[in-house]
Amino acid sequence: MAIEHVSTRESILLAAQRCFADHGYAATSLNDIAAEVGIRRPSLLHHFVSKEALYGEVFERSLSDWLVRLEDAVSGVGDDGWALLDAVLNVSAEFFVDNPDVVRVLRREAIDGGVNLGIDMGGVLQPLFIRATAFLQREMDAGTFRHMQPDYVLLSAYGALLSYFSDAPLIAGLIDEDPLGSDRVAGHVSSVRDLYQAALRPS
Amino acid sequence: MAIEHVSTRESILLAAQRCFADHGYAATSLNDIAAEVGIRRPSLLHHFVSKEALYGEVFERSLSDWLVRLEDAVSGVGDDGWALLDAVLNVSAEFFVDNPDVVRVLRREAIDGGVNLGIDMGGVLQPLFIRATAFLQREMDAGTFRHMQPDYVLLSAYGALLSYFSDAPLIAGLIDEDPLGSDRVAGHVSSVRDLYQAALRPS
DNA sequence: GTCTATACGCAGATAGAC
DNA sequence: GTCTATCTGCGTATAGAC
Repeated sequence: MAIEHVSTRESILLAAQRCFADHGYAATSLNDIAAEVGIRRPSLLHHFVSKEALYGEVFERSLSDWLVRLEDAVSGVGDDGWALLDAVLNVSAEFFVDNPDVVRVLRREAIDGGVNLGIDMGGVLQPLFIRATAFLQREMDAGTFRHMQPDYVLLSAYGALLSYFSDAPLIAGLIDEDPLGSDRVAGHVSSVRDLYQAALRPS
Repeated sequence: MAIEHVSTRESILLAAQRCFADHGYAATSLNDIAAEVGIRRPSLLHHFVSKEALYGEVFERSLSDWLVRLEDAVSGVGDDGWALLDAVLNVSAEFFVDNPDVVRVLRREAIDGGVNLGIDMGGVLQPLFIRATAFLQREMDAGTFRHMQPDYVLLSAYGALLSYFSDAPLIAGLIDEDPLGSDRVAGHVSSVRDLYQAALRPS
C-alpha cells in the first residue's frame, strides 16, 4: 500500500476549515491558509476562484458532514424514542470530537445569522428542526416522553450539547483541563443525557 | 427636565457594541462605527486611541454589566437553593433581552478563547464558576438537589440558556418568528427552568 | 472636538512566466 | 500547478487646519 496523497485542493479545504474555525472568516487571510498548506496565495486561488467560494465550500461540507452522520444514525435505529435520542446525542458528540473545527465554523455562522455569503443555514436546518419537533411531539403524545414544548426542548438541547464544543477555548480556562479529552467529553455527554432523561421521563 | 444628551464617547461605545456584536471584531471597521455615530473616523480615534482599545472597553463593559446584575440578584436572595437558581435564570434572561448585543459579543469572545487582545475572559469567570459549582455541590449534599456533576450541569445550563440569545439570528430562521419577542423569551426561560427543575429535583 | 488630507500596510485578485 | 510581480481597494492611524 502506497502512501495516501491528499490532493492540494483537499489540503486547502482542511487548512481553511481550521483557520476559519480558529479566527472566523474576516480575521482569516488567504495568506494564513496558503502558509498552512505550504503554497503561495495565488496558487490557492487557482483551486478556488475567491475567498468567498472557499469559505462556502468549507461551510457546506461542515454542515453536510454532520447531517449525513446524523441521518445515518437515526435511520439505523428503530422507532424507540429513547434509543433515537441516545443515538443523536452519541453520534453528534462523536462527530464533534473528531471534527472540532466544524463546530466552531457552524456556530460562528449561527451567530452571524447563517445568511452571509449567500448561505442559508436556517433554510437547510428548518426541515430537520420540524422533523425533530414532530418526533418529540409524537413521543410526548404517546406517553414515552413527558409533555414539554418540543421546540424549546430542542433549542436548549442544541445549546447545551454544542456550546461545550464551540466554547471549548473558554471552558479550558474554567476547568484547567482539556475539555476535549475523551474522559471530559464522555462526562459531558452523559451529563446532558442524564439531564434530558430526567426532564423527559414521564412522572 | 432637559433632554438627556449622551456623550459622544458613550454613543461610540454603544455603536461599537452593536457592530462588534453583529459582525465580530475583524469584520467591523472603524468606518462602520463612525457612520453609525454620525461622525468621521478620525473623530472616533480622538476618543479611543485604537480599535483594540475601543473593543477592549466594549468587552469589559459587556462582561461586567452582566456580572454586576448577577451579583445583585444573588445577594438579594436568601439561601434557598431553588430561589437562587430561579433568580440567576430570570435576571440573566432579563439582562440578555435588554442587552441583546452583549450576549453575542461575549459568545464570540468565548469561541475565540477569550484571550485575544489581552483579554482573559476565563480568568474573570473562573472564580464565579468555582463559586457556582461549590453552591451546587452544597445543595446536592444537603439533599436540596439531586446528585449530579456540578461542573457539567453548570456548563450545559450556560449553553442552553445563552445559545438561545446568541444564536437568535439562526433561530429566527428556524421558527419563522422573532426569538427575542417577549412571549418567546418567556417560553424559553420557563422551558429551561422546567428542564433543570426536573433534572435537579431529588427523586 | 471634528474635520480633510494623507501615510502606510495588508487584503483579495489578476497577469503572465516557467 | 505553482510561482513572482503587480494592480487596486480598504483598513488603521496620524498631521494639522478650523
